[in-house]
Amino acid sequence: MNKEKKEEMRKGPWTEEEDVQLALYVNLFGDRRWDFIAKVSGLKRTGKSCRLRWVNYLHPGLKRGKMTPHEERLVLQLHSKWGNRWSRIARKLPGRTDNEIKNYWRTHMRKKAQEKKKAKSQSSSSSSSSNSSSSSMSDSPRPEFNPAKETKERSFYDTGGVDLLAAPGEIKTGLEIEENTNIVYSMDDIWKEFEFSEESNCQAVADSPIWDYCPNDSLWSMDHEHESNTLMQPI
DNA sequence: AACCCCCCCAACCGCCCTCTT
DNA sequence: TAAGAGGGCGGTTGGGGGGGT
Repeated sequence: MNKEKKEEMRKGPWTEEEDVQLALYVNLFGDRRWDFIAKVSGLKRTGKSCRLRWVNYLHPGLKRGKMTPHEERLVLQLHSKWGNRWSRIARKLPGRTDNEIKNYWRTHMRKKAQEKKKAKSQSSSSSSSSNSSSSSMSDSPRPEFNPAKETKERSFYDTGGVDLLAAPGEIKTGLEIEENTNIVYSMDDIWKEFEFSEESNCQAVADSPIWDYCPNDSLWSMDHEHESNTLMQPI
């Protein structure tokens, strides 16, 4: 990307026309060659920007609406296992993006962490918090997690969809995750605090006109059924 | 009614990794 | 094998909207 072109690049919010244009070209060329798509589409956006817009907003498989309690629980569990590996966590929550989960964590969990801290300082309890509990509430990845070489995992957003390269045992239920992680704190301790009054959260899939440009699932057919069945079982 | 604060979320930035040549 | 380009990811920011005072 040379400099003169860079200067022409648009930034900021996407317009509906841009969305339509992007969806059209992703439909034509797939969701891999982002620089190419950015060029041929005529959008004055960087490839990165196009990718982000697609992944976080235009992708047909995205769920809209608030996290369900079960999703929240899953996020909590996976975060306790993987730390801030948002994209990785997102792969286990079909229809949710790393950005969404990241934002969710920031707003909800930070708040909870602050509340806990406050409560703790007030009670001036001598008991030190359990290490995993604190780590689950922090933004730093768990030290035991080795981020190296998780790379060949296919992204949830891949047009191929299914995590074909994942080992057969890779997809686990929440229970299995819990079993395989040395979670020493009680999940109830944390989730006790959550109000489950939001049970009726909607999971409506976006009904944007953009989807009109997606004639079939061929490009982005994702085995969500399978993954969600596998993952979203009651814990 | 006006102002302030907080929450939510889209989007950008910079770094790092992988792929291609 | 090395270098450059492209893509992915995590962190951060800023604006809009809703609720409270």
